[in-house]
Amino acid sequence: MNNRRIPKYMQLKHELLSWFESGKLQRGQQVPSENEIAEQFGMSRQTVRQTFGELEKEGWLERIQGKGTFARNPERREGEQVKTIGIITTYISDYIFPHIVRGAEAELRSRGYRLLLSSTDNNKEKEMESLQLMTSQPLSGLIIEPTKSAEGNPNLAYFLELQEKGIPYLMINEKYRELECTCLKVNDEAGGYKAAEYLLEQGHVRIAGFFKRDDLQGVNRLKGFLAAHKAAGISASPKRVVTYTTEQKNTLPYQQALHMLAEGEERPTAFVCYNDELAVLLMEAVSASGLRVPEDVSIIGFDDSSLASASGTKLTTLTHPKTMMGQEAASRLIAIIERGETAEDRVYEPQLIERDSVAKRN
Amino acid sequence: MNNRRIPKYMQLKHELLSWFESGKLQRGQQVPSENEIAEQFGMSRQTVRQTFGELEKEGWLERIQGKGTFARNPERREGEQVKTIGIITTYISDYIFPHIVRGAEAELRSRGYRLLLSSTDNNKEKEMESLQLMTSQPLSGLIIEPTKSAEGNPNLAYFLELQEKGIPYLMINEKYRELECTCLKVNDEAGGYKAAEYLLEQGHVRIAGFFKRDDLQGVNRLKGFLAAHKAAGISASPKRVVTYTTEQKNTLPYQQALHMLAEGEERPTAFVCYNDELAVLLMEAVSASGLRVPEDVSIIGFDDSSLASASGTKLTTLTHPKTMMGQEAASRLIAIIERGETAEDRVYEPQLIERDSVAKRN
DNA sequence: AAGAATAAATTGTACGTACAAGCCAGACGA
DNA sequence: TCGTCTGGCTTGTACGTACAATTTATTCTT
Repeated sequence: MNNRRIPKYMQLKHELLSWFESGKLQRGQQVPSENEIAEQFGMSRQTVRQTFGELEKEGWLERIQGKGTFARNPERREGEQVKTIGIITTYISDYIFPHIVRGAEAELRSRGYRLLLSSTDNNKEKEMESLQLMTSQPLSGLIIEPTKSAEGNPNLAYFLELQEKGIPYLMINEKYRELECTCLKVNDEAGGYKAAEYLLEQGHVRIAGFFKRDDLQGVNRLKGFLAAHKAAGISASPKRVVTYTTEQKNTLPYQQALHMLAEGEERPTAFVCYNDELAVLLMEAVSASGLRVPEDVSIIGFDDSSLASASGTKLTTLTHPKTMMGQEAASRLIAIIERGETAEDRVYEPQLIERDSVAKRN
Repeated sequence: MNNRRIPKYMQLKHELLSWFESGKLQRGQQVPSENEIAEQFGMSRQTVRQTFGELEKEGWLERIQGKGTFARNPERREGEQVKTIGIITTYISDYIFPHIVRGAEAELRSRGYRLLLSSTDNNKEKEMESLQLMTSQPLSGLIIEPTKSAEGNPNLAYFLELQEKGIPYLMINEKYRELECTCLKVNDEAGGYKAAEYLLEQGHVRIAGFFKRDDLQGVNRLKGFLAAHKAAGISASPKRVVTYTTEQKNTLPYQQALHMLAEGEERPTAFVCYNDELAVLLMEAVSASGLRVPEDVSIIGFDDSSLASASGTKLTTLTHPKTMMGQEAASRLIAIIERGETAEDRVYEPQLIERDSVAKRN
């Protein structure tokens, strides 16, 4: 028997732990006395004491002099467990992200979890910093919004580490292609499709599209934009499709828009924008070109952010679940943590909200 | 000797722990062997083993068979210290709060601290929940934005508990009157004064003021508003001063504004609003009354939020440090934690930003 | 000089005894 | 009936022995 190599007190320890697992020992229940155990297992009381001592230090047993040894609530361990969940988003203060965080925070607080927050500013180095900090202490789970998801993922090692440590995580808005994990996202392709389709239905033909290319959300929205053109039998002119990166977001699309609008009769009559933030920026470009929204140029945004209704001309845009996404991400993660459920992807269908920034053409 | 009552192995344990404290035992250093200790202290090896066993379980010693017993890095305990700072704000997703959080988050991340976030929705019960959750696990420090600071503070016990536990905290925007603690805030009274003074300078005489009364920010802004009137020798009519609570914020001021604007020639020509959020709401009230901003009614907001520039008519408003306040709160708290500094209050002077919502009168 | 065997020291395992200290139920006495 | 006491149980402390397993330095062998 290879049992010969395992010390007796360890064998007894494993035996007792199996009692806990099988439910043979319930919380508060008295454990046979040291002498009884010693006799039953054919070992000396001292050896039993060694086992009991370790189990007591580890919180499984409680020994009371003169009274006996008792099984301690093993749930105490889970009760005292971390209960902290981290969220890593690209931005904190801007745009729709505060709403996502808020949804998650409310859910977590009501479920007794603490929320660790960190942002990456869409910068992979800061993503690494954040991952390191988050995992530097015990963590129950992690919600991550990928940084520049369309590019490679240099922090793959950290995610694998999460898996090794048994820290469940899920992604929102997008997922890294390299990782298999649950993801809550908007159907961006359908959104891009709907935006373009809607404009085409209103009689627009020369539609410009502005999409971010370093995250998959932008790539997918562009994909839908092109698909709608194809379905309508109208070719989307490559010169009216602008892609840009996070770093260029405040300059390149604006300049390209000015450029297009200066093309006289050939200028586009509508803009599909990656998101509301860009839409507001391009509204200014339109205005700077001496044109008006929506009379001269129609604009569609994305995400139905507060910017969409706050701006002078209220933006027609596509919805994003925002708060609900945060809330759902939190509750799914808790389900994974507490009940070991395996969550499936959740895809939200964006709805078009008609406001004032799109004009009927013809 | 009362030593008689203390078991030998406990006496030895205390002795060894004192060695750690005095530096007699440094990390990695070898401890005398069990037999040596037994001889020195006149006890059996078994008793020494009991002591060593406990100290090993508690992380003070490392025992290696055949090699000896070694002092484990006691700094390990401090090295793994918490480095987590909590922030409790009234709101997360709205208004200027995301910017405050962002400032603090960036600072904390760069200094190697984790950020725990929680919100109260300006509700004292949720404040209690948040405090409980935050302190349920080790915490280095806490930044708190008081909830309804003008009212009493039912969670005083929790704050005293923080002091007992030695968790430093500081307040932003306002402080609870009952607590002595460092506070970073805007000079709200000066802000209210400047707003009213500016309008009076532009020739306005009938100025209405809308202020929140359940937090001290609102109370102080109102105080400044009244002081400016007094200094100008113009009485502020009580019927043009509206105070409201958090729960009423979306209804009462709006209705009161409509009411005032319906007063014909006696209607106010300017509104001083508690903050930009209210200012935007009241702009709608003006518009709903068939009047225009700023031609018929001038409006001044507060906090220079994104709403101020996003709205159709850009708001004249007073500045709030926002991101800088978050950043400074974080860095001061870290200074308290790491160097035991005692931080003094920091008062930011608000600046008036002239935009388009105020008209010169006469 | 390099490797192998050995010895000494260390901690680990296992059993043993003895008594102290604390809890509890049942016997006992007022 | 109530309180007290006692005996028997429990775990706690303390010492003891013996040998196993591991490390390290030393010695021996090649």
